[in-house]
This record gives sequence, structure tokens and C-alpha cells, in this order.
Amino acid sequence: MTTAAPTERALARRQQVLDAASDAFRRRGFHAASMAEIAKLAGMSPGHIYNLFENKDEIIAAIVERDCEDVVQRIGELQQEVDVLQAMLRETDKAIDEHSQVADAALELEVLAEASRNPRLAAVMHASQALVHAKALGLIRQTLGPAAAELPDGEIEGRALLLAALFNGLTALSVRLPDQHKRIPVMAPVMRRLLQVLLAP
Amino acid sequence: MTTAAPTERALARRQQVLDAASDAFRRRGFHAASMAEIAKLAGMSPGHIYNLFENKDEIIAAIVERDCEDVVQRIGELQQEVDVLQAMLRETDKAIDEHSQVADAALELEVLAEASRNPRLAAVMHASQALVHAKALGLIRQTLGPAAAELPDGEIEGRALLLAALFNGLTALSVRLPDQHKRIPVMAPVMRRLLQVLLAP
DNA sequence: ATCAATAGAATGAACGCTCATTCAGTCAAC
DNA sequence: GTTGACTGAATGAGCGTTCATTCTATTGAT
Repeated sequence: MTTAAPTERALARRQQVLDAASDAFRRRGFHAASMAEIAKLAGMSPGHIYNLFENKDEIIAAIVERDCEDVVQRIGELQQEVDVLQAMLRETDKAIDEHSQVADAALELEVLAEASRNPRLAAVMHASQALVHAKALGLIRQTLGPAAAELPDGEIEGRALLLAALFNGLTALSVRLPDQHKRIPVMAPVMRRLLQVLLAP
Repeated sequence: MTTAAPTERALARRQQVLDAASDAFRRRGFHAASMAEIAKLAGMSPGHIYNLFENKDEIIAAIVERDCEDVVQRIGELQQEVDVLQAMLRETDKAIDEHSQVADAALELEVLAEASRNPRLAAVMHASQALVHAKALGLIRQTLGPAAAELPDGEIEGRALLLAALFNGLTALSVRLPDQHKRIPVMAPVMRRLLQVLLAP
């Protein structure tokens, strides 16, 4: 038997490893972070990690899956709003700020870079991203309301893609321009106009 | 004498190393690409690379500087156009396509991820990016024409930042959704509307 | 025209180190 | 006594970097 049902304890230990590895990858990068360091942060021996994960690759794959679930949930929460567009316009500053955290950016860029050359990770990432994309389509349709039906084919798809690009780009920018967070007041008004183009009928 | 003036030959060989290293970093990542591999691709011995560059870090730093010069030049060429906005709207498809090449994305994400934790590289990147940002401000001012003077403080700055974010985001997206290049016709119309918000008075 | 001297270009084996992964063995709980 | 969680030293591969050495071409004296 290669994979028995994991015990509850094992599942909790896995989460510890994921937390530790996220931290280590963020600070050192995937290849430069050692299993010894991850083990130390997770409070267990390097050897035991191999009872919980096949290898180092599987750890980063699991991180991607977990983070994707987070994003889907966040979109779901946003959908609970009565007027999604108004909610987004109201929280533009906060949204920009959250996507401009260099620490988060580091892990995200690390994961993307690794996914562009590691097929195992690429597969997980594409599956996860497909879920996020579908959820984003739903969000935009809901925001548009009945007007959605009148739009040409692909219009909503295009909006979802560029909405994703915009926020992903903020993350990349936060590394390129380290004082970017100081410029949130400058970006916010322009961002609101862009959001209106992407989300208003 | 620590640094004599480099001969013409040395400068040419440096370029060979930069080409080789770009390729290797793109395919394997910065840490996983070995100096031996770079040397082989560049057609010289590992030892000799150390006559041309201080160490591995300096190679990736030089790549960033070279790529930055490219971007500044590209913006400069765009500024030669009589009507910059019209030119951009005309070439939207091509621009999206160029920013969606996974191969280029891989190197760019690698560089960004490394810059988020390597201070030497971060310094080079911030200096380079400041040049690009200044050039982008000039482009937007030129596009707006006399209307630029009427806009509130920071408006142009905000536009430049989000323009950069938008294209950077396309690069990140191309890794997340591998079939993104097939959706260019879907993204282009929406993108044109966004460009108008960012570049029209 | 020839040769010794010189100097930069280039090599590649060797060094010291770190890494992911394995596995023989310990320990606690039942 | 058995089982499953867990340890950490050992293994072997691979890394960036160094350096003693060789190559190549140019110079200047004869």
C-alpha cells in the first residue's frame, strides 16, 4: 500500500510543514531553502517530512493548492456583497495595498517562476488557476447583472483576464519599485476608473 | 589595479556570457543553473567567466541592466510616433502577444523573485526601474499633450504605474494560464478601452 | 626573418561546502 | 510486543569558486 488514509495528526503536521515551507521559500527561494531549514521551522526532523510529502516538489505543489483555495474563498466572500462594484470601489486602497506586499510578492513570484519550468508544479497551478478563473467569471457576471447577456461573446472572459492581470501586475511592480506602497493614493483614483471599465455594464 | 579598462574582446565575451546565462536562467532558474552549464553555452570554460564577472550575482545584475536599456529604447521608439495612443491601439494585439511569451516570462519572474531577496540585485533593479518609470512618465505626458497640465497632481504618476502593472500582469498571467495566447482576440478589445483610460485626456 | 620575452586569454581539475534524500534505529502508547 | 511516529547521522551528487597551468599572439632585439 503506497498511500493509506492519512491520520488527523498527519494532516495537522502537513499544515505545519506548509507554513514553514512558505516562510522559507519566501525568504530564500525554492532552491535555496533547505529541507533542514524547513524542518527546523516546522519543528520536526528533515527525515520525517518525507513521511508526509513525497519530496520537495510536492511541498510547493501543496502550497499552490492551498493558496488557490484561499483566493476562491475570497472571491466567494466578495460575491456576498449586495453591490460588488461599489464594494470594490470602496476598498480599492486596501486591495492595492494587499497586492503590494513585497513579502507576499516574493513567494508568489517564486512559485510562478518555478511553475514555468517544473511540469509537476505547472499542472497543479493550471488546475488551480482554472478554478480561480471560473470563479472570477461568475463574479463579473453577477456584477453586470442582466446586462451581461447583451455583451458580445468573450467580453466577460476578456474582462476577467485583464482584471487578473492588473492585480498580478501590482504584485510584480511592488518588487520593481520598492516605495510603491507610498503611492497608493496616487494609484487609487486611476484604479477606480479601470475597475469601472472592467466591471460596469 | 582591480579594474583595468576592459578590452573590446572582453566586452564581446561578456555579451556571450549574458546571452548564455539568460538562456540558462530561463530554463533552469537562477540557483539551479550551474556555472558549468552557462560556460558550456557561452563557449568558454567556467574559470574564464570569473575573469569577466565578479561572481554569479553580477551576471544576473548585468542582465537586468541590459534588459532595462532595451525597455527604455522601446519606449523611445514609441515616442517617435506622431500619435502615440493611436499607435498603441493599432498594435494592441502585438503588444499583448509579446508580453505573453512564456519563455520571456520565465526569465522575468526569475529575476523579480531573486531581486526580492538579493540586495545587490534589488539595488540594480530599482535603479533601472527608476529610469523606465521616468521614461514612461514622459511618454504619457507627450500623449496627453497640453491637457497634461490640467490634470491633478499625481494623476500621470498613477497612470504610469498602472500601465506598467497591466503589462507586467500579462506576463505573470501567461504562466498561470498557459493557453492565454489563444485568448488575445478576447483580451484586445477590453485592453484598448483600458489603454484609452490610461492615455487619453 | 628569427627568436626570446611578455602578457593577457583561457583552461579544467581540485576544494570545501551544502544539499535532498535515505534508513537504521529510538521512543511512547496501547 | 507490536505499531506508527519520529529522529538525525550518513550518503552521494552537485555546487560556486579558485588557481596553477597552458595557450596564443604581440612585441622588440638581433
